[in-house]
Amino acid sequence: MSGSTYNTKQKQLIKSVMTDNKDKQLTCEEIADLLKNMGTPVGKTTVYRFLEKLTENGEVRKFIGINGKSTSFQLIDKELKCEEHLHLRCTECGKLFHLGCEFMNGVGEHIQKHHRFRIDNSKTVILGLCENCQ
Amino acid sequence: MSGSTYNTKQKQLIKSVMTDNKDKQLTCEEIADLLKNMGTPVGKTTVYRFLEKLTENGEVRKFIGINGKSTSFQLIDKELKCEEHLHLRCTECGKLFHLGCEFMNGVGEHIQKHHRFRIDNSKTVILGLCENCQ
DNA sequence: CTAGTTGCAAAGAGTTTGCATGGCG
DNA sequence: CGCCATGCAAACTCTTTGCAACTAG
Repeated sequence: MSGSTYNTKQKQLIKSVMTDNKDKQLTCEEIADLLKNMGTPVGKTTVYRFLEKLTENGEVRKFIGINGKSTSFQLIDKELKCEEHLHLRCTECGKLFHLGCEFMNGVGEHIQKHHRFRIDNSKTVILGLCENCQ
Repeated sequence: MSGSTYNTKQKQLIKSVMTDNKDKQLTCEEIADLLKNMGTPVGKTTVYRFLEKLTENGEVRKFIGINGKSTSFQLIDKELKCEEHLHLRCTECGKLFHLGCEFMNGVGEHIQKHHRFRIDNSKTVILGLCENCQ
């Protein structure tokens, strides 16, 4: 993206793990472990560095302190236009849900108009329990 | 609370700092520094331990990875009944706003009914920019 | 060849734990 | 006096940085 970058085997491997797990959040450690178990180990430092870059590029979403401890990451599905809606995350199973509906679109407007606050959809994660985990 | 506790000078001091700063979030380090500057130093370990306890008791709200780095804490104003509404937090100035209005109360219902998801008001923090910081 | 990339080892930051001392009730 | 609390130092975990070897273009 910005500046020049080389397309290395490590980057491809990390991206493929993120794609294979696009329904959940993974920590850098988990990503490194998965790659090691696949017989294609990638240095943990490289994983940290590349995920930071993917986050900056908007290809990945970063979750800080939401799970037990470590920062975790999840691939952003570009087709879902996630910038345009809020997200629900189940604190029990970790699943992410997209709140793209008419009613919820009105919430942003309400908060801007009546509370004079502009929600940042990319940073906000609404926490709670999904149907299965309730 | 749970089990027996002694009312020590350190606990009183920490609580008074939280009360004096109930409009903002403080890290354990900041709390310890404030107390040191007041001439009544309290060990950092004690601050960590007591804030963890206050969080468990529901007297304080814990913010993980929302600011730059460290975990921070803010006193919960019992009179505001914060369990009953969502909160907005300005990513710029750190101010916390309470979303207790008719319209927003309907949001929880909508999400339960139409998305089959139960929001956890105590864990959720909606991020964005307040009027002053926009 | 040149600049970006990798990954080990070491440094850092934040937080937790062990343990002997001290204080509340 | 007994039990909880305190706080120093050390351990720990997660993440970042320095640096020499390596590799894509």
